[in-house]
Amino acid sequence: MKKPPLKKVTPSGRADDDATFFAQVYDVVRQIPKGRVTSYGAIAAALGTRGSARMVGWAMNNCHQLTPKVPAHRVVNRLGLLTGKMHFGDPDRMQQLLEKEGVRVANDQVQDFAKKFWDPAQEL
DNA sequence: AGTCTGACTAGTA
DNA sequence: CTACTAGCCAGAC
Repeated sequence: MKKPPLKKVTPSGRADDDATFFAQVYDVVRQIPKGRVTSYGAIAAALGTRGSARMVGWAMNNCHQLTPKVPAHRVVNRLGLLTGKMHFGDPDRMQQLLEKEGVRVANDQVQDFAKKFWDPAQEL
């Protein structure tokens, strides 16, 4: 077996799988239902790399140049904080997008995060 | 090649 | 409660 289910993959390099870690992240993020959010750690965990939550964020940073655009605004940290809002060009844009989808945001934090939370490992 | 940083998280003090 | 540390992995210097 030279193809393990999912282990440490090399995003910029190449993974043994067809999809790289980044690609898997994008795929998951794009499947987030409207009005729902998830966390970096949840995505990383769903991909089998629980400790690599940072890589998910890194993937998001890279998602700006790829197509189709990734709804990165639906990805927040595990506390529901819009930690990545400053990377959307305009700090308010992330919140605007979330509220537009029915997600209430206050003080850079998603309200009812437990309800809005969408766990890829559970839903997928 | 070594060091620091980062859109994170969990654990410990 | 806050502060710090460790783990994670890739990129910038």
